[in-house]
Amino acid sequence: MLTIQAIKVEKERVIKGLVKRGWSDEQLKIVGKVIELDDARRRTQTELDQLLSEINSISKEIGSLFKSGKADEANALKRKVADIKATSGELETRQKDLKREIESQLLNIPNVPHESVPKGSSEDDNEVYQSWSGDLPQLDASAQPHWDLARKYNLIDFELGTKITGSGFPLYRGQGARLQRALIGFFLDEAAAAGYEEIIPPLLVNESTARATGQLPDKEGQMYYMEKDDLYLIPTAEVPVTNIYRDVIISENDFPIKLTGHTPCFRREAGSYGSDVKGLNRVHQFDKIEIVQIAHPDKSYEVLMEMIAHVEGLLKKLELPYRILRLCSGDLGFTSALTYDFEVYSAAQKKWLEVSSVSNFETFQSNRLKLRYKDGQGKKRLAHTLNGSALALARIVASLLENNQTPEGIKIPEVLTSYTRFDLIK
RNA sequence: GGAGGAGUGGCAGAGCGGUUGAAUGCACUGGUCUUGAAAACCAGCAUACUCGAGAGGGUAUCGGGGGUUCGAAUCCCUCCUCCUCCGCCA
Repeated sequence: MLTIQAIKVEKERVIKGLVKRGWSDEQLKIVGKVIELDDARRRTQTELDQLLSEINSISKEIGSLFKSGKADEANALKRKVADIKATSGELETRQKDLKREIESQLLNIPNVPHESVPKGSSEDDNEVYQSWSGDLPQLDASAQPHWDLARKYNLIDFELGTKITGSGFPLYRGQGARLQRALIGFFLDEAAAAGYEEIIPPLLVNESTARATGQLPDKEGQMYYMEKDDLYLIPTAEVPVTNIYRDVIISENDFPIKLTGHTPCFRREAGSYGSDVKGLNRVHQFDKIEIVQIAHPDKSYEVLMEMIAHVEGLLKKLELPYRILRLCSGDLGFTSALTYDFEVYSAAQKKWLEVSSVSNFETFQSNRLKLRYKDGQGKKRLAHTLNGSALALARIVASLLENNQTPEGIKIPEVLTSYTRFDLIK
């Protein structure tokens, strides 16, 4: 959520950003409206404060009148207070309504895209920031997609997952489970080596938490919800991990804060269908290692590049063909200022699969989180938050299986063999 | 799940209807003293909103929300969290 202060001070920049995101003149009216609402809020505040101040001083007077036995005068003042209270009560209601209205309007305004974000209307306009320079793996006609390979080598049982839970909940077994665990260990070790502190967070979060990172109210339908306990299953480790710093004021020399966590991620993915959801391409439960950084505003774009280099390093070590996209304004997430997506080539499907998304949210998230730091002057300022997948497992598994299939079996990248304890799936 | 108890400033801990935004101690910051440090002494030290060019003023906040009252940290209701005992349990 943008701050109302930022919208007022940087109105032109905000409007430019929204136009880049494709907002119409009609939609842009919300910016002026929210500023007007805030002006009204402040006027009401001033008026209300004056009345409350009056009530407070009269109350003190009443107290001393009672003490000195002047009950009549005191009672007269009581009636006066009652009159003022009628007005102040109205103002209070108006004030609450205004605040609620401002809040709900602000929730509809997305983050301002970074200037480097290319203008565009859909994913087709995303900029290939770094293309794959080598040859893409060419498989012969007998090559199989990962869901067939998974069955052939008894790695993943989609039917059993469906039996136990429902579609989109794969069951990994044998070497498939082992490969999964190897990847988790590898990614966590790499993150630790890069200075990230490992976190194992709760997988269920409360409403405040989901609200603070922006899953609520924007993506309510995307999360599994436990009605009885009023809790949500996390769609990503970002949610609990970033919320460690909700309502926290850190000191300037605590930067940078680097956290990582492996969790299963649960997504309802309502409305998805077709080849997109085939096999591991889109599932309701998958494992992901997330990296999160909390950065000084002056440093956050450096940090973003550092995180991209980290993800890139993982893909290189896994020997997977990948490319990096810079998301265009039309495909950029609501909360993000700049996002780079990583896609891995899945040779049998002949498809690029998204395996990571690395974003700088600037202060958009920290505003809701109330995550601040004290600067040199002791002033509190909002910190910048960033996160990225490093990496999302299911699709990595899919492309590993497809790209590394050979007549003898599926080759395991060297970097993983110390984790899997086998170098060939057969 | 049942029965009790408790939630006050960075921490500890008073206050239990009326100049209490909140005693006191510790911590912290500045100063005096000292060759330096410690000790001692003096002063300062919450957050948010708001008015004001500024100085400074106002309002709200004693776990969250609501209520009683002219007036609430103090009384009532409700929710949350923590502690103790019992039960259940990986």
